[in-house]
Amino acid sequence: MNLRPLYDSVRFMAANTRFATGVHILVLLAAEPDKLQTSTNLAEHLHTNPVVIRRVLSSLQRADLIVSQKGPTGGSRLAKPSKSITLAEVYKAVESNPLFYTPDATSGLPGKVNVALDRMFVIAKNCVIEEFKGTTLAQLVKKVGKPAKK
Amino acid sequence: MNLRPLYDSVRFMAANTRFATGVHILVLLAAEPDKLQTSTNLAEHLHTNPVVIRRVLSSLQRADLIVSQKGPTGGSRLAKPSKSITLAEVYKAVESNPLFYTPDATSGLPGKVNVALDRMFVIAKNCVIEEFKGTTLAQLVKKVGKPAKK
DNA sequence: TTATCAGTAACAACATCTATGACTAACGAG
DNA sequence: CTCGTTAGTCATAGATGTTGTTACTGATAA
Repeated sequence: MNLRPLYDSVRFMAANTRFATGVHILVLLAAEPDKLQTSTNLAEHLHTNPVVIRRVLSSLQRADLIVSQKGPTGGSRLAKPSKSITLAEVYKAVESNPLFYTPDATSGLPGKVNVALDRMFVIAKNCVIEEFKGTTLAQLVKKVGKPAKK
Repeated sequence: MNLRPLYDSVRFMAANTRFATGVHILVLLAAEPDKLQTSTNLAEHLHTNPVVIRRVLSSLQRADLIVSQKGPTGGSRLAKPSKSITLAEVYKAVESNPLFYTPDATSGLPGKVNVALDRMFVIAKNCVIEEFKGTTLAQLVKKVGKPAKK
């Protein structure tokens, strides 16, 4: 009896990489805490477009993780020490989507199952957030090593 | 200083609901363990298309959670007692995608950050799986109550 | 033999994500 | 004060996933 192939688990172009991008940005900023980095500079490091960086920077700024300055000599820097920034804050700053979704059903048995599932999904998301709370930006920077000075 | 609006966290049409759909199906099958349910019947309960159900059933069958039979009087039923099926098995059966993705970067500092992040993402996924291990299908069925007999 | 049902392929519709160009506002340099 | 640089945002294109749907094939019981 033939079964259909597995769903591909390969990386796809439209995948959501905001959380990882946010972490990347903060790691780069943490490397030189006193320097204002431009979005163009950050974008070059991550091989992407400055607008993509600015979108994530905007979310990080909203969460008070970075400060930005316009005009020439402008750019972005960390708003507080990397020691006091956890990956959970980064996650919550850039990602507001649920981890899982339930199909449309509000009544009958499926409705009740959805309520139960949604409760579990909240717990699962909190579990992930707790996991991310365990790592500070400073710890991550230390783990990957400082970038080579030029 | 104006900041862009938050990413919408509203439910969108193309959201991945396979895990929840799989749980729904198994709950319905668990309600009458000895009866073969047709995909059309299951689809009516979930207000969706029989093919959508059969796609998920196919994954569940691959994981030995259900058995199906073709032909008239055919259909699907649980392959083992609902007491011995955890939601973690359902999750792994229908969802092979990572929880998070990293942007393209394999060298330099971003490359190292990606390695560290990917490790954390695996841990986060395992954390979710452990959470789902804590609930059996039987417990879920008991919690939502048996469906009203007609 | 025939009707029923699983299994699958193919396609449309819809939604998100990144990538990109264009525009506005802020702001420092001269 | 003027000008160039940079953040912040909008709009759109291209790629991709997911559901919904039709159509087809194969198995199987009546």
